[in-house]
Amino acid sequence: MEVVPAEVNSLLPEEIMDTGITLVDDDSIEAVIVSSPIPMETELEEIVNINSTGDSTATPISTEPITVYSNHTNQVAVNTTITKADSNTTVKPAFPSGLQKLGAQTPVTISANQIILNKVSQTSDIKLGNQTLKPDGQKLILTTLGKSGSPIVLALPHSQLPQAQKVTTQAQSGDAKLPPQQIKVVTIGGRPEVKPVIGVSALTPGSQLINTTTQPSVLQTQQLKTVQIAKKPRTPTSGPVITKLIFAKPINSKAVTGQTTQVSPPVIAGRVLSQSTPGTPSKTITISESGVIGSTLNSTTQTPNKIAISPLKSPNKAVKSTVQTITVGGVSTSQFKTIIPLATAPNVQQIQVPGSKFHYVRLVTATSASSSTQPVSQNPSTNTQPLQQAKPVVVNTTPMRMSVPIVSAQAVKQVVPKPINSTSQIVTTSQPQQRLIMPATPLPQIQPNLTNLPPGTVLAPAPGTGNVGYAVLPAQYVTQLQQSSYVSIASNSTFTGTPGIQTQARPPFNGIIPSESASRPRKPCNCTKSLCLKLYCDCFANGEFCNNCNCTNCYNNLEHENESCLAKKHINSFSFKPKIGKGKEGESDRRHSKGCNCKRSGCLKNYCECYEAKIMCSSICKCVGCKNFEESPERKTLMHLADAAEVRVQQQTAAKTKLSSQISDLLTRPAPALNSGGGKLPFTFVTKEVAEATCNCLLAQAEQADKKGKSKAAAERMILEEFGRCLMSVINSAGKAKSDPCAMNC
DNA sequence: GAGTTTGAAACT
DNA sequence: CAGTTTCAAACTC
Repeated sequence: MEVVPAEVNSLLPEEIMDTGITLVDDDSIEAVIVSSPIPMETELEEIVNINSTGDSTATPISTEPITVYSNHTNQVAVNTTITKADSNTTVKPAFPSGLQKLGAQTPVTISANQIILNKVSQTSDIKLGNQTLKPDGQKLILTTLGKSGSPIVLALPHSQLPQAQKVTTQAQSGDAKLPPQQIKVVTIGGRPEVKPVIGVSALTPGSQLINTTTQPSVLQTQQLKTVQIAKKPRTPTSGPVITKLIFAKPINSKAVTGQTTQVSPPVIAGRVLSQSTPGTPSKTITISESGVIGSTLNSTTQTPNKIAISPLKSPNKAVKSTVQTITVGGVSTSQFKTIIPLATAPNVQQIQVPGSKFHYVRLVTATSASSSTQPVSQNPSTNTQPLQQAKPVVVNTTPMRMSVPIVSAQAVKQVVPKPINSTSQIVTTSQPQQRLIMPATPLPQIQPNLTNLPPGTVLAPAPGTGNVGYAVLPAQYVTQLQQSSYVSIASNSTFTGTPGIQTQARPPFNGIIPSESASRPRKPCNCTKSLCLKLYCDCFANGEFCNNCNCTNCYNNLEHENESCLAKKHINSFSFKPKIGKGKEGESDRRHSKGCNCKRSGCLKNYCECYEAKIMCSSICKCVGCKNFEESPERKTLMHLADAAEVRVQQQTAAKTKLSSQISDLLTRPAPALNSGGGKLPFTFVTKEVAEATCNCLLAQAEQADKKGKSKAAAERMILEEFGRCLMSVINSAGKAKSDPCAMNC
């Protein structure tokens, strides 16, 4: 199974992910694994209450439901399991100086709480009420039996709180008193009336049970987890299909703590997986299934969990039961993984990449209106709307490189996404929201398919696919993402604050627009001890990921964005403001924001940040012996020298360029034919004999001038004129030689 | 390229 | 806030 790094959730609104999973069409498997996410510190403050209906102000519901619907002949049993974290989690060195590493790099972390829903074959097994399941030593109690329209409630004993979660969440919340994630609610609707394929309407009012009976307190309610999964009927499959899933990520809400995430009662069409970790914001992933009209994404994704989405079924097979494996948590190299083989759903957009063995699918939440109000029963047999939404989008991939400005996750939503670069092409501008196409497979696999699109190309969604566009992602960034296997969670279009392009196009956190930072030449850093996560690092200080740097133990990259975000938060965000800002009224346009503090350099060396920025020191500088002021003779001298040096460099460069061009021109010319005069150039006729003869002529002219008593100037003139005649003679001979090869020999 | 100098950033 | 330490770039040899 492939792992998806947790960082992605906070970074990318929507992405294509290559789960790398070969889907086996096995109806017997239906599993939802929800592991406790590692809290993403950077997003905690940013999360916004998300409601797919577009009503973010609706009354919050204390639980995050994951409702599983099954129209698959009622023969659905739920086997819930809580598993420990994956042992493969990578343990990384601790951060220096107060930096707390995120769960992704803590030894424990990962899927401390995982709920696995396994479908069993016998219908009678549904009656599991009050059973206690002990997967991996943890208990999950079924408190409520899921009848038709009613959910099965699974509760975790309070004592079962995994230590891993505490560890991972502690850094984030800083509140060890938060009750552990103890309760998980699983609502299973194995209702026959829910027909396959089409919009599973989902939760009836009764199904919203999510709620209340098991909700002891506000704190606990925040920790509740509800799983809602709409299940599809079986359909024949043509074999394993590897698909790539694009997830639309919801905007983070700021209602991290003390607030409950609202889940709109009518969850229509689609599976909603939610997960919450004690002290961390709850997470809900909405994944539509085939035939589902509009899924609702109601929860917020705050944790940095890496969610891998399992490949979808072949797009053509809209109606079929699928293997559902959703893992929210770390796996092997990553922390969490979600694999959900899905059939084509209304909120699943298929992207066809010619030649690729993967099916690119982007999960998007349906429009608020359709998703929240359209019950399944109303249109059980038809699936027209989903089909429209799932209209395929053909894209091409191309490798690209560009600088990658960093922006903190919290800043993302506040900034209007911009095109990646000026060369961006807007295929269609009518769509307000743009999303990234991010191949998760190695570039060579997709490279041939998108070669026609330049970096930054924005692809508009196909008609009927909703207001979602695409942006071609530069290869560099893709590479980084691939290393982490990022996958973001679906975002609702109603979340106006959601960044359309969070990764590549997002502005750096220092406020510098991408175009500026991209155009600015940046020297590679050589950091060794700072991990490139402190302002010592120039890249980090400028809000950019290290790229082609010489740094060691670099954490200033996408792969370690958790740490990067933490570091950014650790450092006062104010520090990321550009050092060179605009001065006061009447002053120079550019001025160092803090002023320098030089003592020995006289502010005339690059040690001085003012001098380095080619600006003069101002009143806010605290430098000693400053010579970097307007009237300073030293400064003027240096400036002149610098200008002269610059001019010299330019001239040298121009000369080199010209010389290179001339050499190239000569090389491209046809080689002179030495054996025949036809192809000879004039200079080829200046043989030793010709040169001696010319010199003799010149000497004779000099002697003649001397005999005539000519002045020196006149003698030089006579010599030059003779030289000219000799030269013309050579040229004429050359010309004759071309027409008459024997001319030179005569 | 190694060593030194420098000043910003980080730490106490 | 001031003093000290750490760090990486600039500079020198």
